[in-house]
Amino acid sequence: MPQPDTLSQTACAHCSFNALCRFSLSAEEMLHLEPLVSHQKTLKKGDFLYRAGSAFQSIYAIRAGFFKTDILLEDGRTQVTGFQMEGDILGLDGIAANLHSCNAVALENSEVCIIPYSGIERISQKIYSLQHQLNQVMSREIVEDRHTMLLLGTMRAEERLAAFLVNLSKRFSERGFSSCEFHLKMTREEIGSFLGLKLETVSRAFSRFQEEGWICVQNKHIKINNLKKLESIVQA
Amino acid sequence: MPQPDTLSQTACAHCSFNALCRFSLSAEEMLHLEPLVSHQKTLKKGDFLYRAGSAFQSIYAIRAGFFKTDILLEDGRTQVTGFQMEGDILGLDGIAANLHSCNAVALENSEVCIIPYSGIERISQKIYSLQHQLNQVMSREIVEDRHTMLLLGTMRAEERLAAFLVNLSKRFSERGFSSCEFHLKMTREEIGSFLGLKLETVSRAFSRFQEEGWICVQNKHIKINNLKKLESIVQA
DNA sequence: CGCCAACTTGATGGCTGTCAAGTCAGGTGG
DNA sequence: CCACCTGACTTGACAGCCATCAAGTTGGCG
Repeated sequence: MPQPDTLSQTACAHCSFNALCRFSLSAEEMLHLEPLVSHQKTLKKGDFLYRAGSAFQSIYAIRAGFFKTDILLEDGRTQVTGFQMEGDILGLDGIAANLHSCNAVALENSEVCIIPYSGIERISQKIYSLQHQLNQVMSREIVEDRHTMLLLGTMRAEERLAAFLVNLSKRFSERGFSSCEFHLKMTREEIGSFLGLKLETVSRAFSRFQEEGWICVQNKHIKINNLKKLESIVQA
Repeated sequence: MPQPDTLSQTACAHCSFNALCRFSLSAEEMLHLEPLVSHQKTLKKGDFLYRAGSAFQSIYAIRAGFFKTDILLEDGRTQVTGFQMEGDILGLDGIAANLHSCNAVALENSEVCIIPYSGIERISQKIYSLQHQLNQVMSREIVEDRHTMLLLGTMRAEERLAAFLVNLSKRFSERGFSSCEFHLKMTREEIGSFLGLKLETVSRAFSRFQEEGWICVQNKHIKINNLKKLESIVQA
C-alpha cells in the first residue's frame, strides 16, 4: 500500500477511487486491493504519462500534480480535451479499443497511482462497489465532456474563459485549496486550445476581466475578486 | 426475450450489447439475462425518451429509429450533443448522479429495449463479459465526445459539415444501409446545434458541396458522390 | 547578463452570425 | 382536388467577433 505520508493522504482523500484505496472497505477487501494500487509513478513537467496509440493496460489516479490530455490531427492542429488534477482519473479512454486515444502530459512534477485495468475487472467481481464506482467515474466524464461541448458550441470567448475560471475555482476548492487564488499550470495557448480560442483571444479576455476588476492576473497567478460576476457571465 | 422478428434481428445484430441479448452466451447465462431486456418501448417522432433532471433507472438500446440528445442553458441556448441510431446505447450519462443529464428525443418513430441499470450491475457479477462490454461502450462514448470537441474547437464550418456527413455515412454503412445515400432525420438547425453553427451556415455549406458536385441535396435526402473528397476536407 | 518562450497589445481581415426576404414541402380543411 | 398555412429551408446583404499578423514586453532560466 502507499505509505500514509502527507502527500498521499491529501491526494487520496479526494480521489475518485478513495473507497478503493483506504475507505469503506473491510480488512479482507483491503487484502484484495493491496496489490492493485501498490505501484506508483512520478513524472516531471513535460513527461508523457501515455501517448495516443500506445497500448492500454492501466488507468491512473493522480496523487499530486497537474495534467492535460490532448488529441492531434494530421495537419498539426491539436485540441486539449481536459485538464486533470489530484484525485482525477486518467486513461479511461483506452478501454474502448485497448489503445490510448489521447496524450496525457504532466504540466508540473506529478505523481500517479497505477491501477491495472485487468485487476479492476477481476476484483470488481468480488467487490460490488468498485464496479459501480468505475461506472460513475466514466459517466461523470461523459457528462463533463458534454458540458465542454456546450461551451465550445454555444459560448463566446469571454463566456468560455469565465466558465473555465469558475470550473477551476470549484475544483481547487473541492480539494481544499483556495477557490479565489491559484496558479495556472497551463499556458495561454493550452487554455485557448481547450476553449477553442487562440492564445491572443485568451490574453485579451484576461485583460478585460482585470480591467473590470473581476480578477487580478499576474502572469500565471490568478486572483478572483468577483466569482459571482464570472458565474453570471457564463449563464448570461 | 424479444421476438425474433425482422426488426429486432437487424437492430440487435449491430447493438452494442448484442452479446447480451442473443449471442455468445450459454443457455444458463441467457436465463439470467432474459428478464433484463424483456421490456421494450415505442416512441413517436418528437417523444422524449427521458428528460434532463429526471430520475435515472435504465439505459436504453435503440432497436429502430433515430434520436438526438441535447442539453439546455438557462437562457434558452441548446447544444445537441449527439445523434443516435439503432444499436446505440442511450442513458449512460445518468449513472454519474442518478439523474439524466440531458434530453433524449426521438426524431422519428422509434423502438428501444429498456435495460434496468440495477440489473446490469447485478448480472455483471455473474457474467464477466457484460461488465467489460459496458465499460467499452462508455469508453467509446468518451472517445467520440472528445472527437466532437476537436471538431468544435478546431474546425471551420465546411470541415465540420464534411466530418458530420462522413461520420453519418460510416455509421449507416456499419448498419447495412447505403453509405452514400440516406435521409437526414434532423433539421438544419439540429445539425447546426451539434456542429456549433447556425442553420444558415449549415445550409450554405450544403449548397457549396452541391455546387462542387460532391453531394446531391434534396431537402433531407442526401446523396454522396465523392466521399473521398469529403474525407480529405476533414483532414485538410 | 542574455536568451527564449510566454505573454500582451494593436491593426486588419475574414468567417460566420444576424437580419431579412423569399421559396419549398407537407399537411389540413373546405 | 385545391387553396391555404406553417415550418423548414435557401439565399442575399451586412456586421461583428475572433483569427491573423505583427511588434513589443515580461519573466524564467542557463
